[in-house]
Amino acid sequence: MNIGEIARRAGVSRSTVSYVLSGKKAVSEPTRQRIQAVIDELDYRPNATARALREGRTHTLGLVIPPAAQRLTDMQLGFVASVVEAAARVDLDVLLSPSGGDHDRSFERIVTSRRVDGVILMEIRLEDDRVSRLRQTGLPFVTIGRTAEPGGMSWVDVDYAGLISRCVGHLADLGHRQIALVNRSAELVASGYGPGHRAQAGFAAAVSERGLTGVEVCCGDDASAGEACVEELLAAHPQVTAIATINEAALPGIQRALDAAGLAVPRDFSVAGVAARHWAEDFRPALTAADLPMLEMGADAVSLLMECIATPQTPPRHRLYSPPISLRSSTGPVRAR
Amino acid sequence: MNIGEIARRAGVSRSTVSYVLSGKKAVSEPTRQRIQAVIDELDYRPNATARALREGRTHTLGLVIPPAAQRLTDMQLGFVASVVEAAARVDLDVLLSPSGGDHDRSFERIVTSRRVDGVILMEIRLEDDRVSRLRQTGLPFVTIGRTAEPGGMSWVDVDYAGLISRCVGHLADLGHRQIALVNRSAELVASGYGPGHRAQAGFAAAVSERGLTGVEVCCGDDASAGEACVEELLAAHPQVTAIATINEAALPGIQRALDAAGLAVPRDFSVAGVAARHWAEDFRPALTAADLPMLEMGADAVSLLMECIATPQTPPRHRLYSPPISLRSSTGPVRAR
DNA sequence: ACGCTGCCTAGAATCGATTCGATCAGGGAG
DNA sequence: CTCCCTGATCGAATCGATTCTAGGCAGCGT
Repeated sequence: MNIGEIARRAGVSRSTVSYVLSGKKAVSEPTRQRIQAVIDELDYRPNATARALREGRTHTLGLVIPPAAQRLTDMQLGFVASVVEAAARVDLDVLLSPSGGDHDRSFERIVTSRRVDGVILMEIRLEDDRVSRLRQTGLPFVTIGRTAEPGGMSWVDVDYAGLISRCVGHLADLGHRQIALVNRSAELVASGYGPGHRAQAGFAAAVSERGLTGVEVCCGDDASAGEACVEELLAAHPQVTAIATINEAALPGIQRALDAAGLAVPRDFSVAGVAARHWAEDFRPALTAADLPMLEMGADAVSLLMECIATPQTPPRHRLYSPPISLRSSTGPVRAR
Repeated sequence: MNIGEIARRAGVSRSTVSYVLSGKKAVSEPTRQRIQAVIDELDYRPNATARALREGRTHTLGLVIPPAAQRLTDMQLGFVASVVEAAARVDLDVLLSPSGGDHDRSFERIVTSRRVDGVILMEIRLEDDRVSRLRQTGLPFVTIGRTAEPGGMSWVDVDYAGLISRCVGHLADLGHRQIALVNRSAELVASGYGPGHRAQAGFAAAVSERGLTGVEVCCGDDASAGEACVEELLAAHPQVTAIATINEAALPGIQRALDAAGLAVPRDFSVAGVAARHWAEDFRPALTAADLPMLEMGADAVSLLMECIATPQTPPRHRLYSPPISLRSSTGPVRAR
């Protein structure tokens, strides 16, 4: 059932049907009604593939996600959801491409065979060859996260350095002098994961600026790893009285380890961090944290991408999020252990 | 840069280039090499849209997910990831469509404008009008979960009734006589969410068969809801000594509420359920549970769909998963409270 | 009565691939 | 020497839309 069939049944040419559909040229009222009746009767919708071929636009954007094998974090999931939602609002479809692992066929296919009008790239590394690949193809793209040299491209990112620095400042104001950073996993940091490195940098800067003692530990992205990590931390550094973290998935484990050690939060020990709101609110007591604006970031990424697509020659734009720290109940004045 | 450009540079016709690409007709070795050299030099890839139009196949499948507004559960996320992964393995791309809310434009677009070769539908209700819509369009589809009348369509689903029944049986064998079912949220169950209803049915059947006392409560999909729910449960039904649940997201809250009530698991209280392995392993102590085979389900959904697409007239196929209950440490013999 | 002006509509080209049938050259057989 | 067959390549049709161009017709003014 195609436009020719509609034209035949309505006794007009295909172009007239097309003009009724698009409204780009005037069609006399009787003809329009006759054609519309046939369209309604047969529940006809133009073939999107043919339209895309003719128009040179697919009305689809590609979303490159980490390979499914390594479980997606809640934050990544939030991005996916918000990107899909924002795209749907402007009638764009989203094509998913797992990438970063071995099977980069999917990424290549999406990028080189013009299946999408533009790409949103998640989980960027400081050095990322997908970025250079996209650059050389000329396909518009936006990244969530940024590379070491983020000039010349559009991106949205969280200011992890600044946020961790502010967390440390907040803890220092409460009198804490020995503070630990619970970072993301060692592999992730080693592979050049931006947030991990920037949290490190922000932590180091704040600690030295305030003359504190800082301990940095890496920690897998799950409760068990968080528990083990904090156990070791408490054993190796008994003077530590506070933790700052960007590892939201480790929070339940951090909580268990502190409980097990008999440390009450915030009386004996303080915890602050950067996390999605629901992770912060599920902590006991509720976590003092900068709430990641994931929905906003996904939506902004989509609108930046649409700008790139609409006006390719426009200079790239960025957005660095630095949400305020919500003071909840997990931080308090220091008390000797 | 299209196939005509390649043909021009290689001094051949477009059809010859196409035959080199597809290998469907013999091309003399010198010609083949000359064409291949041009292709490599320009890094040419055929335009997927044009190919799709000509072949009548998009090599894309649609994945209909719940709207992003209501946070996706871990289980749903697992499905998405495994579907994407499985599709990538057979060189299919995945188009995401949030649906189930009011604005189903995205769903309609995907289904009616032939953007995809087939659809995988998640989060099915017992009565689901997306299913009937797909039926009337004739587009091949597979559901994850099943409707009340699942005949005549292909699906994969978890046997929640059977699994909850076995959980109850296991608890009864340990001597528990008063058992509670912690179901998914009341709204979800009210809206005809299959797993919720089937868990109810399985629970009721097992309880009556064994002559036990059963209490059923609904519970939101997060830790706080789980905590509140179990607090109320313990207050209202002090005789209950065990919980069976399909609400994995509530587990951390269940744990906290039991802790707060001074009930040690499994000494004073037992918990068993149906959950993804990592939820079970993050419980303290590790949860005795039927581990949901999410990766397998996604992969099976994809292969069922591919069958539907390849041979549309074939009878529909199903798969009902009933994974064994992994005995971990959260269940033990009853002890009076 | 003629020509001009607008409004509608039809016809054809186009997007970038695939594929059928035709053509052409060369070699072997009669 | 001619005929035929085979293997390689080409040209054209096709998929289903959009859009440009041109033509037909009605109305109106002179």
